[in-house]
Amino acid sequence: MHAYSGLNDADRRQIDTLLDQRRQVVPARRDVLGEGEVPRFVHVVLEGWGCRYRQMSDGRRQILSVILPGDVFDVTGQVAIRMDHAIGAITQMTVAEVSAEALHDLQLHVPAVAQAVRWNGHVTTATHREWIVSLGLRSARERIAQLFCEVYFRLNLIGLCPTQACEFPLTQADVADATGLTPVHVNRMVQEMRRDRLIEWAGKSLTILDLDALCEIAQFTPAYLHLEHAVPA
Amino acid sequence: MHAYSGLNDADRRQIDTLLDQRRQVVPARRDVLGEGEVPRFVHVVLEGWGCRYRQMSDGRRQILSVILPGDVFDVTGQVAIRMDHAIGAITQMTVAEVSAEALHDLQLHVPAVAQAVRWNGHVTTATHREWIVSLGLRSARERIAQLFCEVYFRLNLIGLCPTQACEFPLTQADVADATGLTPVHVNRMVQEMRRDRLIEWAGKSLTILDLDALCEIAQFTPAYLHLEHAVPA
DNA sequence: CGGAGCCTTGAGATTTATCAAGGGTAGTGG
DNA sequence: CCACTACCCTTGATAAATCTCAAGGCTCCG
Repeated sequence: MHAYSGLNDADRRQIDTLLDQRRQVVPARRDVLGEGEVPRFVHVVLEGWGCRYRQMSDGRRQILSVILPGDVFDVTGQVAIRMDHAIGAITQMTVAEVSAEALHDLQLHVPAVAQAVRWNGHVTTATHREWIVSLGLRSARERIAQLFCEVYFRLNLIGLCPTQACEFPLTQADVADATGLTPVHVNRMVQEMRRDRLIEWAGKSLTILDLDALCEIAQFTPAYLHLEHAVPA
Repeated sequence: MHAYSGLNDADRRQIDTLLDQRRQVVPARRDVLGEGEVPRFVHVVLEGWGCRYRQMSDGRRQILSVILPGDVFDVTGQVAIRMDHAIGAITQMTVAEVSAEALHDLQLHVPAVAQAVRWNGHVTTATHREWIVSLGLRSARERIAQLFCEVYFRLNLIGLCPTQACEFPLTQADVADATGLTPVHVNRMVQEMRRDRLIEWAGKSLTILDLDALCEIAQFTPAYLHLEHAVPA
């Protein structure tokens, strides 16, 4: 939540209290919330990477979005809704579990919180749309570039990527699941991108060598992230 | 809005008043709202079909979702947000333009309206996720089947498709833009589906001959539409 | 040292795109 | 009433992108 707009100290204390009440640590590669579960809390990511995903009966998996620290999910607005997808941890994750009622109250008292929740919803939806565009009309290379760009800008926003190098704990298979490609093809494209000196990527560390070129390839415009409404605290 | 949950007569009158205040008729194939515009109103579709879409500089187009009567869009929650995609009319459309403030007030007084707006948001987001799955891991035939199924169930819900036959004003090129395929390939798949006696489709009329088979092909489960929260009035 | 997980490479198959052209139909103007 | 145009739909041939299958190598961890 630290990336959201203008809060005073009192507000901030209230938020921290709320986030401190109940938290859960989920090991890497385990579910935070399974498909079909009915979430009892609103979740706020404090640490670690995760993803929304959908698993098919034949084993194929589609990653629907990448979840980073500060993201809020399951804002169901007091309606019990069965999850139509799962939330998985990519690295170990720490998430705060907030009761919907408490969050609702806080939203009434602190407009900035209501604002932040709305902002979160907008960005989530806009990001989904961007992924539809990516999968619908971009090539393999373009989709992968798009993913790198999105993650880079979002990390940057929350202060987790102050330089060109950042953590990137997804495997090539994860990237494949996110982009609708096969791991083999992702591998070949990534190698091409390395040859072209666009990126370096080894282990869990990614370096963006040529951000402009990458954005150009992906036709990436960060507008959909609505960065302007998310002034870092 | 007629498909939404339990309202009494007084509430209904208030809603109708709101919807009556200002409306716009948009001819077929024109934009209701262009990319980059800042919407001044919340829109409620009273009549006609539309779509969200994103146009690329090279002319390619991705349809992001199909918009049907009763759908609400641009629920920006009093924040002026620049559209990162456009809203286009497929047939002639009649939309009510509601001021964000008026809607907000009504939400406070009539919980069912707040509920309906939230429901709308959920379904929109869930539908986007479903499209990501479709584009990410389904084949051409499966994607087209998915689109037919989604539209069929949604029309059914709002009472516009009481039998197996329904209006379907998209062209094959539109279906291509929605599914990330080329018009040529859509044509071939549709013909296959006709040969297999799954559908009939001529002009602007679609008949679902074998809904079960179609759902099976698309692995379609209407869960994401959350029909259970949308009791017809 | 052995295993597990991940990355890499190659060859061939499949799906889907591209290019190009023809045909139907509905509306429009003469 | 006819000709014409515009918009779709259809078909064929060929090309390109991506997938599949299969195997081998690296690295980290126990």
